[in-house]
Amino acid sequence: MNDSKTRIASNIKDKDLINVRRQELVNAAVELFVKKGFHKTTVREIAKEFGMSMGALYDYIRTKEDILFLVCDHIHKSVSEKLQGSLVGNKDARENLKNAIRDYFTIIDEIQDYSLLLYQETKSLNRTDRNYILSAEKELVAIFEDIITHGIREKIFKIDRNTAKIAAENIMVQGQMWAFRRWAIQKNYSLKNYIKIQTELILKSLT
Amino acid sequence: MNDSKTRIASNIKDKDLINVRRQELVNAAVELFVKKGFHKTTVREIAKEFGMSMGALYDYIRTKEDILFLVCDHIHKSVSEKLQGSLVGNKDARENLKNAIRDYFTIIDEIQDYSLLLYQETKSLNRTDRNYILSAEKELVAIFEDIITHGIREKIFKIDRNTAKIAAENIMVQGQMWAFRRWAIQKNYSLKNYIKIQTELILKSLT
Amino acid sequence: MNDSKTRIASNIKDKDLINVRRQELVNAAVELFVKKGFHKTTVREIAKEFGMSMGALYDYIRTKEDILFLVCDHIHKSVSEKLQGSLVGNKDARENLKNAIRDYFTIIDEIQDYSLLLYQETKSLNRTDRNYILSAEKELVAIFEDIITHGIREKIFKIDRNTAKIAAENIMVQGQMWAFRRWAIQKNYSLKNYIKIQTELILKSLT
Amino acid sequence: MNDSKTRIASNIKDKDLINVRRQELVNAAVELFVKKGFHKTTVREIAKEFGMSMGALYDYIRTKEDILFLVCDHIHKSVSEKLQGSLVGNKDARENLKNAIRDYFTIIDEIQDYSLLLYQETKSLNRTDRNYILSAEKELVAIFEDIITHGIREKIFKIDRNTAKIAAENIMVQGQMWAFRRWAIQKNYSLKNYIKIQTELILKSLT
DNA sequence: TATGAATGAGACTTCATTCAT
DNA sequence: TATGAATGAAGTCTCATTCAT
Repeated sequence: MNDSKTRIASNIKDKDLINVRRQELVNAAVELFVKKGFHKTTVREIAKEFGMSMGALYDYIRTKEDILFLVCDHIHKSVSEKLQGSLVGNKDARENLKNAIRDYFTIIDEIQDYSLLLYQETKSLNRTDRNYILSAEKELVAIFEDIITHGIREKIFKIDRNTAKIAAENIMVQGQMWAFRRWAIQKNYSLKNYIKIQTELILKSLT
Repeated sequence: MNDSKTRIASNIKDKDLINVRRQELVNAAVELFVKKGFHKTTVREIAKEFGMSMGALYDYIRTKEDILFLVCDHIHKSVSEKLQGSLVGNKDARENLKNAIRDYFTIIDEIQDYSLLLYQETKSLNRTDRNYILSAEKELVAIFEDIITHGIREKIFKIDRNTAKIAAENIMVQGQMWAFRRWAIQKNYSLKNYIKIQTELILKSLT
Repeated sequence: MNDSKTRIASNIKDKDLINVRRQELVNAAVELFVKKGFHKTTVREIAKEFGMSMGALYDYIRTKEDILFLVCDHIHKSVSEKLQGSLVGNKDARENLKNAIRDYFTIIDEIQDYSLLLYQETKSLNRTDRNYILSAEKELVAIFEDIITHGIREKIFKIDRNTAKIAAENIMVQGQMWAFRRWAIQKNYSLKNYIKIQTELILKSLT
Repeated sequence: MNDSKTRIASNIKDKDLINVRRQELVNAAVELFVKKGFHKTTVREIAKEFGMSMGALYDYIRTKEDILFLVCDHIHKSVSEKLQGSLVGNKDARENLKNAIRDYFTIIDEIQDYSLLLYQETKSLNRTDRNYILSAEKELVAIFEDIITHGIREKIFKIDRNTAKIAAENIMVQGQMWAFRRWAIQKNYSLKNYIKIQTELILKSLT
């Protein structure tokens, strides 16, 4: 199983307890990582926020990096679940894409601190963990690619398959942009406005 | 007075020597930062690569963060100078934009390790230094925004001013994407191909 | 709240352990400070004498200067407690003063290395800590001033209030002299003799 | 020769130049030592204040401690010369003593920062240099002891020889007190007042 | 399971002193 | 004689991780 739950070893036998505690751990860590970054946050601080002892904390993880993985995984799952949940896709591709963009960008906005964290600290993971996160990322891109591909089949979008993949990547990145270039964008644009403008640009580019 | 050269204090009196040595220092540090990241690179390693003693290194900077600033500043200047150098802009807006995109993406590709570093470690700078880099970044965006604005005036592009700014941001980020999402993109696309596809998407979206 | 115990932050939660270890720390540091001075003693040496790792040492203090504060505070408390303990003051002012002088000078002699340290290194403390020690010092002076003031009221001493304060300061300093000018004094005078001579001079000056 | 001038080796041949430069060096260093203490003052800072290069500075001394010695020696000589210069001693012992006390305390006051420095940093000298300074100090004490001894012979002072030595030490220390306990004394007493009170106490104690 | 004191390696930084020019 | 860049050892402090209780 390549399940993120079992990737990280633990001293604790009770699987449910592991999950509960790890969720608490993630909640404690994520705020600290957002505020100070991964490297500048100490395990002591996390334990304190976590409300447990250092020893207890280390019963649920093996290394500090494990915490980062749990956090990144959690953030990614949040986005992914919310986005999957919002997709109904019973309309035409154009409408489906508009909805997906709106929902995705809205999710990014809601958890923009976390998105930023994900974007900035993934590189601090070891190869294996990073690849795990990146695979998950690919699944998200695939959602947009699928919608576009449907549109192509339906002759709504006039681009080829190769372009579809890039277009899907663009959408992903334009969502993340809202968070990681907020210093440049959010001064001048409301989220609603941003969504509207980007959606128009995207749709024009696909047609 | 807000020159990046003079932002960082030095014990050394010979200004030319400072510049020479700092360039050497940047060269030494950048490879290490690319390979291991800023936080995991030690000053000792940098000094070794620099080819001088720790003490000598600290004659040219005050803190480890200063090195990161020098590196980021250098990378940004590289991109900026190359891009400015390549701009002739004697054609119509459409042609100018195509050329600028091609040149910018090509530059990013040439120094993609550095680009990646810049976009991943800027956040590790202190407020002041980070703002300095971000201001420089804004100047780059302005180049693309200008070209687009000209196109709007020339009635070549059919978008409003608000959209122009976002479109310019998009171009910037789509260039950086080539580096920071290379794991997703570079397997399947050559740079030439990537430029072609993105250029088409962009131009369609503006028309 | 201005307790010397709580002035210095610690990572350790067990308050009693803090006190025990800090006492051990003071014992380890004081000999080194006496032998080599504060600046020439390294934290590594202190840790070694302390019998624990550097990390453990820094669990009980924040900076090297904290150690000096603990040491100075400890020394001062020693003197102060011993002196307070010896004061009965049921005789006339003349007798009380003689006893106080004898006791104070004797205490100084017993811990003369520490006294010396206190009067040489207090200046190395930061403003706040130094003021704390100096305030404590003032309380000691007040003891002598009180006795003298009583003597004035009882018409035993024929000096005015202004003079009393200076006389009290003199007594303090003449006690400390025994330590800090030992190179000049202790060759030629026994403690007993020194006390006798100084007591006579003081009493004559007050009468 | 145990001359302080020749105690410290120099690369420079021209003896007069050595003396001139060393005087400048002392002037530069003393202010820094007063402000920051010996240990916290760097040789670089001294060289800068000195107006010469590090290399030049090291042509006139061998170690940083040499500078401290030069400074301490200079301060001591200042006090000593001024005091010797003011002594005429053509009156009776009582009057001579009063004048000497007044002059000595006044000198201490004039250079109280330097007195303090001398008192606090002598311990940082190596054994040899420290002894040199302490010997010089003894000569000063001898001045007061002489006056008192004369007074004893003249039957003006009613104390024995042993007591005379201690009384002389007391005077020295009471002068230094004005500097090193200024935080306790100078708030409440003017120099004039302090001299008056101490003189009275001393004279009463000797009579 | 849980605690938290202890470890110890290693991080960044400083600075007295030297030496090629 | 003068310069100041360079040395490198040593300093203080941090922190992920462990383990006795």
